[in-house]
Amino acid sequence: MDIEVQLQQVFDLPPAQVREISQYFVEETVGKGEFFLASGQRADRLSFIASGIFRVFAQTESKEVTQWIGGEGYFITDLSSFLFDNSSRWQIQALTDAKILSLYRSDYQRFESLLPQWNVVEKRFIAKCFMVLESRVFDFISLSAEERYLQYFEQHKAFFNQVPLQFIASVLGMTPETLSRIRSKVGG
Amino acid sequence: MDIEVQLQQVFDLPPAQVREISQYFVEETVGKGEFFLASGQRADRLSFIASGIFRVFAQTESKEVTQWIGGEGYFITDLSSFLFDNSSRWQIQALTDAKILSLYRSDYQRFESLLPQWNVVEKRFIAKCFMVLESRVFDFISLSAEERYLQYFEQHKAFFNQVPLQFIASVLGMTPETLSRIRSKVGG
DNA sequence: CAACGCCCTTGACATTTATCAAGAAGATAA
DNA sequence: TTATCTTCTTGATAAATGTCAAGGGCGTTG
Repeated sequence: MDIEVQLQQVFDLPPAQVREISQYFVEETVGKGEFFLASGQRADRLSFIASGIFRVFAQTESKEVTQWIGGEGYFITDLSSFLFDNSSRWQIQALTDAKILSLYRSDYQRFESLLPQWNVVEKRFIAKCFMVLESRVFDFISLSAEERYLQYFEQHKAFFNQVPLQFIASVLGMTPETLSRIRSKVGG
Repeated sequence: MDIEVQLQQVFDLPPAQVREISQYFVEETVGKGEFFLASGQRADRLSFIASGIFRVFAQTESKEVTQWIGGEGYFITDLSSFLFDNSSRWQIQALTDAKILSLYRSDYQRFESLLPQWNVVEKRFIAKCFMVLESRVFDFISLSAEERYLQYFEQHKAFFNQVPLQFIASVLGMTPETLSRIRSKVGG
């Protein structure tokens, strides 16, 4: 997955500016099981996933809850921590070996003066994140567990057979046992 | 609920700029049952709710789904429609007579040149909306229906006895009957 | 190879939630 | 006032989901 193509799609900038921006993304690797963002840290980078899969999760009193799973072509960070320099609510762990392209906050903050329309681009990016969650909330209140699974499976086929189903179950708001039964029922 | 106080809290600007911005909010009234935003329209304004309650909902094949209920002190619009001039995904209806202060897109777009830090302010506003939804998703995957109700009740006591419980049930992702039984059980 | 750990599945059972239907309470209109 | 409508509640029952426990598959490690 090429980062310039992806930046083009997400940020909708002319090729020259995409190329200028992409220079600031530095290549990094994260080994399977390693933490991209550990408990209590601040997110100091916004990273494009060139390959590999990450999960975003939090610890409650009783259990560990996976909020989101991101793979190739997605960006990963704790957005509020990255934008506002808060300590992170989430932990982020690599589920496979991964290659990422990281934009550090210090560079990110320079974009505003480098690119005239950066504020428009940034706004659009954050608003897109908002819209993704808006849809996800709507799915929770309007779809059954089985429908949520089928939709997720269609949109994230690449995750299956690569990430433990228990994490997918958590993202979908159900127990691993329920997910297992839904899968055997619908023949996924 | 004073709009300058609220703008101060949400946008975190110095008093002089709050006053400057607040001039562009025009007072409007919406009667009970009237639509703030009807099906297929575009959201051309971001409105501060001075008094009254609104619901944001969508129609699916089988049922009507209330995504959100907003009252005094909140802002209301279809954010993606307002920001990007898309046709709206949601309908928005007043559940009570309401007084709102509306910022129309044409004025909103002027803020960028009027206020030097407007892009920062706007970013923060959208990011806050994101964080609210992030928490809501987390609630769906980590809390039981009863826990979601108790939390919602604590945070939105003002809605109860003013909005039909069926709408609150939808926001919480359960049927009206289930909400009714939870309420009789916990004694809300 | 054997032993271990991790993950998934499956069964049995309990709990939660949805569905359907009926009726009561309250508001609104005639 | 009566009639009507909407909303809420409640009951009976079915369906969905959670919990607990057991076992199997599979890769890793000694």
